Amino acid sequence: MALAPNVETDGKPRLAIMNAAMHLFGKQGFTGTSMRDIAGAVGLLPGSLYAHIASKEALLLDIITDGIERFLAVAEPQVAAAGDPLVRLRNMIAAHVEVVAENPERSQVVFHQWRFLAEDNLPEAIERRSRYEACFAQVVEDGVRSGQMKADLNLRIAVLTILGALNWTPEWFSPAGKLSAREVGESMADALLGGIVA
Amino acid sequence: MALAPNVETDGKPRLAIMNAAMHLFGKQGFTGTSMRDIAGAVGLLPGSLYAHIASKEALLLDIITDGIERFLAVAEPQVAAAGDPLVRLRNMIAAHVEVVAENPERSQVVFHQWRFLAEDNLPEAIERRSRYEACFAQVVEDGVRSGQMKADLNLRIAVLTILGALNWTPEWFSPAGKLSAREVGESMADALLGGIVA
DNA sequence: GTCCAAAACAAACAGTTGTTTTATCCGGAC
DNA sequence: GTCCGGATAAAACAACTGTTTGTTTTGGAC
Repeated sequence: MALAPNVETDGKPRLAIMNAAMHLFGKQGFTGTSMRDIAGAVGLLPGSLYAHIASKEALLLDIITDGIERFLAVAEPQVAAAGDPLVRLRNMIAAHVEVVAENPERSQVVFHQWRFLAEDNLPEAIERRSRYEACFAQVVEDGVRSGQMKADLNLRIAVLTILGALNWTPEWFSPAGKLSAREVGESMADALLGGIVA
Repeated sequence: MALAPNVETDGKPRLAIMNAAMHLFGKQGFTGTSMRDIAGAVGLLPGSLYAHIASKEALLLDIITDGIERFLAVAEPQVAAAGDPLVRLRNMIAAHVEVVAENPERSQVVFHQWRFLAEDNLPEAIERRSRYEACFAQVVEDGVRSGQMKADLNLRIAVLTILGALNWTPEWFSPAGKLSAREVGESMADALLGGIVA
């Protein structure tokens, strides 16, 4: 085979390793997972992993980078979009839950394991997280300006409240549950946008 | 000195170790923290720790048990109390933030590191977590029954949304910030109870 | 001062960590 | 068939893991 050399085509095994690592990092954490755990999960010896990856940390970086990208990919269009801020925020909430539901373990890695990135990689990961937070802040601000959202509540805290509720979902969402991700997302949007007071 | 032998009076050093462990477990996680880290933080050699604690895991168990107790201690009275469910829920939200603010790192351990408890200790910790969740569910249910809270939204999801937002606070709350814990709690209660829609 | 127990040190334990090295295997090109 | 390059195995590396052991230090009671 051997296509053009510096094309990142690495076939299946690299993906299998990334999936196993994602699964394990999400369940046991980065520091709680050994290369031997990962190797065992994909049916290889620990040393053999290094034919496909550079290091344990590079593996983490790839999982996190790819993971954040998925959240940004569904949120950023809603920021740029014209239209009712209320509808856009509702879409962002529901989309977030759908991304979580698609792979709760990856989300856990994205939300919790970024602390273990090396100093060189940390700033970029943090920057991407801020970008995501800013998406929500922007749409809420749009809503306040249009008069559809309350102007009298602390904007930053309202956004952090929403994001907190969303980031906690991988802790309890089960794909086996009777509610679909979309339904859960809609219910959460109901609670967060309208509150629970009758 | 030597008081009655089986009294659990262990003086200061045990507390110093627990505080250092709390700090480190919260920041680096249980598996990311070594006994040598803890020993270094309290100015001891690693082996010397075992004059005060039974094991690394016993340390984790103590921190978590004590931690959950603090949340239960402020929430359970509000469940038993007679009075406006809306006010009680607001109190529970504000009190939760205050407990987090008092020591965000301990809260991180309580919320995230319980997974690393041994099988023997896990069930009790999980049971206590459920008890805390049940407190919120009960008060929300009271509110729905009294007609003060919406009956048409998914109760379980509403509670998990509230708890998620609350459990995420140690991630961003800073004691150095300009808002006090009480003020943050009030703002979160505003957002969660009343929603953000004008 | 002597004595004693609690606490600390110093050193080691067996096992695990991420990673590297060397050699063997295997499938396709020729 | 031979040859070649990528994937795997096998073994080892130094460093680190939680914990135990034996010894020394400490500080108060007498």
